[in-house]
Order: sequence, then C-alpha cells, then structure tokens
Amino acid sequence: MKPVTLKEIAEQLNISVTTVSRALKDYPDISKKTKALVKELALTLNYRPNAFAVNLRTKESKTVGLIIPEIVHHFFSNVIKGIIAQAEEKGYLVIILQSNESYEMEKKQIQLLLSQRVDGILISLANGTADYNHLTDVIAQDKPLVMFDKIAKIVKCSKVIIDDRKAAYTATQHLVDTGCKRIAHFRGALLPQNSIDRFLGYKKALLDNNMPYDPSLVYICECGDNSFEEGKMNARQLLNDHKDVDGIFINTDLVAIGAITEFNEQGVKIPEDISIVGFSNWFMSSVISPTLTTIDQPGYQMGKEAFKQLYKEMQQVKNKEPIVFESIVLKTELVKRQSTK
Amino acid sequence: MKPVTLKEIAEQLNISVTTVSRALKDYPDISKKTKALVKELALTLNYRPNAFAVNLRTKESKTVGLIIPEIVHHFFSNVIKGIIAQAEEKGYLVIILQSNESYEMEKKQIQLLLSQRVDGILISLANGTADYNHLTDVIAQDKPLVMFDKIAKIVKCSKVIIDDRKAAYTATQHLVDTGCKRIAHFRGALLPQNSIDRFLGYKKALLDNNMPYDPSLVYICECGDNSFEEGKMNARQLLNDHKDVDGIFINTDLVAIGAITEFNEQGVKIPEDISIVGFSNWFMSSVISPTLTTIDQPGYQMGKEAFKQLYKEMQQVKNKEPIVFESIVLKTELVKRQSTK
DNA sequence: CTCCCAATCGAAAACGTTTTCGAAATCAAC
DNA sequence: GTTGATTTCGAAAACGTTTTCGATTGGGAG
Repeated sequence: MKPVTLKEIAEQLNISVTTVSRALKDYPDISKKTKALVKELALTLNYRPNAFAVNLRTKESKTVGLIIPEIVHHFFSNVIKGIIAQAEEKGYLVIILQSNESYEMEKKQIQLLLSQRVDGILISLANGTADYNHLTDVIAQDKPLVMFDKIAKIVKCSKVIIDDRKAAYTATQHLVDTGCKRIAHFRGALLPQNSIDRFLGYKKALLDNNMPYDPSLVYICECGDNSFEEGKMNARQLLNDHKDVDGIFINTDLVAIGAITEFNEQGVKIPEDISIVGFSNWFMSSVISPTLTTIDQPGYQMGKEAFKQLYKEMQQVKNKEPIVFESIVLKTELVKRQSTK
Repeated sequence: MKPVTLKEIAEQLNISVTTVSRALKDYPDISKKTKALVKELALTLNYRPNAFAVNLRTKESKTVGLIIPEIVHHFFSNVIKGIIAQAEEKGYLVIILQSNESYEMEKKQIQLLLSQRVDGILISLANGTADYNHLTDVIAQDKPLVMFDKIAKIVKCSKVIIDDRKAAYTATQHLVDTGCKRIAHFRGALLPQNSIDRFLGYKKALLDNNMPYDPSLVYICECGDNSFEEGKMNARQLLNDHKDVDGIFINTDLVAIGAITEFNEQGVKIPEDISIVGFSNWFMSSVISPTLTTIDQPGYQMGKEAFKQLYKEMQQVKNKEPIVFESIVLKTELVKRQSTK
C-alpha cells in the first residue's frame, strides 16, 4: 500500500538508487540494458516520483499562485481559464485564492503563497489595496510576480493590462458620435487604476468634443458583490438628479445591466431616451434586452499572456539571470449593440 | 538572500535544530526562556518553514485538487468559490484543473494530482466520462475523493448532489400546474447522471399527470462550450417539428436562455405560446426578458459541503481510521418568474 | 602485459524538516 | 550523599530525491 520508491526498485534490481534515478531520466551514462530494466519495473510497480522529495531537492514545485478579487465573475473566470490552460501547457499547476476585494485577505494570501513556496505569483489587486509592501516583499525575494487587470503602476513588476483610458475614450466617443449631448459616467471604486483610467478616458473624450465635464454626473460604485444592485441604485439616482442625461458610460457590464433593468422597469427607453455603453463584454450583455453596447476585454487572452510572462520570469530565475519586467497591453474592441443608436 | 532555516537559527543561538523546531511549535519540554529567544529570532529573521521539507516529513501538503468540467460557468464558479472558502478556513489550498468535458483530460489530470500527492481530490465528472478506473485508482490509494454535481453512482466514494430527479419533477409539475398540455424536454448529454435523472423526473411527472411520454419531444444537447447555441438550435428545431408544444423543461439555464432568445427572435410569445423552465438559476436568468423560471441549485453551498466531507475523510486518513463514505443531498427550490404563467 | 580511455555504475552528501530516544542537568526527598 | 523523578535539551535517523565525485570494468592500442 505504501507508494513505491527509487530504493525499492534499486533493491529489486540489485543496483543503486543513483542508477535507478538516472535511468528513469535517460541520463547518457546508463546502459540501454539497465535503462530498459528499470523503466519496465518502474512501470509495473506504478512508480511515481515523490513530488515532496523532488521539490525539496530542486527547490521548485512547478506550482504558481493566483490571487483574484472574485471568482464568480465572467471576466475573471475567463482570465482564470486562460491562466490554467497556459500553465497546464507548461507543466505547471495553479493554486487559486480569492481576496474578496479585501486588502487584508490579499496580504494574508500572499504570505500563504510564499510559505507554500510557489514558483511565482499572479495577482489582480483588490479594490481596497492601497499599500504595496506585501507585493514588494515578493519581488524582494526574487520571486516572479505578474499583475494583471487591476494593477498598481508604482510596483516594479510585469503587468498585463488593456489600455483602459483609450477604451473608455472610445466608448464615450461612441456615445457622442451617436448623438448624445449630456453623458454621465458610473465609475468603479476610487482606488483601482483601471477605474481611474476609465474615468480619465471618459473625461478626455468629453473635453475633446467640447462638452463640459460635470463632476455631478459621475457616480461611484464599489463594484463588489452587489454590482447589479449598485447599477440599479445609480440609475434611480440619476433619474432623480439629472433628467437631461441622454447617455451613460458605465465602468462594468454588470453595473450596466443593473442600470438597464432599472430603466426598463421605470419605462425609460433605451437607447431612445438614454444610450448606454458598458465595459467588459460579459456574455450576459448579448442576451439582455436591449443588448448592451460594450467594450470587449479579452479575459482569456489576458490570462494566457500573464502566465506566459510569469513563465518567462521563472525561467530567468532558474537560469540565474536577472528578471526583466515587461508591460503587455492587449487590444480591446467596441462591440456595438442595441443600447446605443 | 537565501531563505533562513532552522539550522541558522540554531547556530546563532548555540542550541540544536531539534530545540528550535520544538520551541517554534510550543512543545512542553522546552523552557519558556528558550522558546522566547527562538521565537524572537525567528521573527526578526523572518523565518518561514520550508514547506517542501515539511511535506516530505509529514507526508501531507495541505493541498487538495479540484477537477471541474468548465470554469466559465455560473454554477461551477460558485462551487469553486465555496470550496476555496471552506478550504481556506481549514488551512488548505486548492489546485484547480479544468477537464473541458473531456474524459482523456480528466484522466491525465487525476494522474497529475496523484503525482503531486495532493491530500485529497474533488471532482465533477466530464460529460464524456463513462469508465471510472482513474477514479478507483484514487480510492485504491486510500486517497480521499469526493464527487459533486456530476457524479457516477457506481463509484464507491462520497458524493454531494442535489435530488435532480425530484427537482426535475417539480419543474415539470409546475408546467403542468400552469396549464401546459404538451411538454418538451431539452436534456443534456446522454451520459451524465444528473442529465439522466432530470430526464427521469420529467418523464415521471408526465406519467403521474396522465400525459403521454413522447420521445420525439426530448432534445439532446451536449451542454459544452456552446450551450447557448444549442438552445437556439433546439428551439428552432422544435418550432419546426412540434407546433403544438406549449411548455419546455430545459436541462440548464444557459440552454434555456438560448431558447428564449430564439423564441423572442421568431416572435413566439413566452409564456403565452410556450412556457419555459430552466435549471440552475444562473444570475443571468433573473435579468433576461422574460425572466426565467428555474430550479435554484445551491452551488456555493455544494462547494462548501464537498470540501467539508473531503476534510472529514482526510482527517480519517490521518488518524488511520477507515474512510466512511457519505452521500449528501442538498435542497433545491423552484424559482417562479415570467417564463411560466 | 601494460596503459589509457570510455562506458557504466555506486557511495555519500545534500535539501530542511520532524521525531525518537536517550542523555544531562536540576531538584527534592530521604 | 544517594536515589528518583522531573525538566530540558541534543544526536541521529528518517522522509525520497538529485547530484557530485569517484570507482570499477572492459576493451583497444601499443
């Protein structure tokens, strides 16, 4: 019942552990005959190298950690899928942790992963994260770290992102192009960089079109567990405050869908009375009515790229080369649907 | 730069490695004084036990494996969330693999997890899985294995499921109760147990209501990556074949949403012309129009229960007790919405 | 037969813990 | 001062690999 070890194989064949180990890995200094013998016995005994021992010797576990704010989330689950797919291709396993948008959690989880001695860490920051010592800790240990989507510009490490500012600009410009005169913005939480960038893109588009920027038209939502509800609330508030608004650029699809639902219930016509552009292109956005114009954000690809970069860095560490950081920016696309004219 | 070890602490304090190890774990046979010294130095040196060495010694890694058919999936991502939450509470990490509904993948991944020597495995079967040797392998090694949602009755291990048959019965009965006279069923793939059970529940409800069971009213879909498209296709087909059908019980929400979309496009009125009941209660189902009547399937809770059971079994293994298998059945609920009268 | 080189293998250390077993030291009691 | 119990600690083995460094063997050349 005990798992079979190199030693047992060695004893059965009357050779040394060393030879067995090397035979199994096709070292050139083992004769074809012994290699064949060893491999055959290993097969019949169903030998499996003890990963714990291998890890201890080689100081690597072929495992990476992934910290993500929320798993039940169309965009993020696509990212996860991409990461896992790419990791599997390279022979790595992925440990997933969910920060629940909490900085404290995130910190604890980074420590956990470091204790576990994963070979590298992938992370998308929680909304509440404003200090980065837990991350610089990782970097100080020369442990590869790649941030994606929700990043911190200050931290010196590789990043995989989209050009949020440009995408938001495009989205807002689309509202302008389709005739909107007064455009509101539902932005995400205050801290995250992508929330800031999307806001800046929105603002820039307004100014470039000679439209006044009115802070009272910018609504904040935490974009946590109840994004949908926040979308509804903000929509209701907007109807109260600003009856003249005829277009909204919304930070993320789920909030936009909340808003659409509210408008539908209140009898506000989309896009006749109000046009809406979302962000992320959740699958849901293509099936609600009206279907939602949005920015397609390539989650799966982002996951793949993030792992690829992490892999590169892990190789660099293995080869005792210095880690070179890269910033990868992925393309986004405006998907026009019924919620805009 | 090298991580600090017990040995270094021991040398600095001029005591033995043994003592350091035991001081850190509060063994009773170490004096308070040395404990304090050791702990203080460990803290200032930022000592972190080498997980690889600990794993090797203790033969456990505090890590479990999770194999799931598809990550980008509302129900499954809720399950994942539940599993991770519960695992974290117990100090375990979770390695996630995606089988992509492929039996071959699933087999390979089981082997991978066994090589990695995870302490336990959680799995929801792929649609294509019909032979279970890869699973009995796991059980034969006395490695805890818990199946959830898509299970195989034959395999002797713990299971966490819902009563699919009863839920399907309830769903179909609801269609009958609201006046449907001729009820179709879009079932999932042929092999999965839950697909079979839901079909049986549908059939039983018909017979109990003295309605004839007509095999031509049962449409199959693979429920893989393109469930939505399959829903549309089946709906189109149904309109062609059976104009008299006035109700459909659909195996899963995403397919149902595809069907609804198709019906909407073709001008078929829901629920006036056709009533629809889905399965799973995806979030999406509450925002499409018409909103979808469906069976709520507690994904998060299922994940929690699955891990709890796995944990129990891991404890049993640790205590060298025999593993006792349990089958846990979770409650479901009919959520009435606009797609039925 | 001697010498050298290539081919093939093994002994042992090392990775960093945990744990068993026992040794030393302290102390109280007589 | 002896005994026995208690407290406190250390030596060493063990977990299963990988890897370094030699050792042995055989064969061919001279």
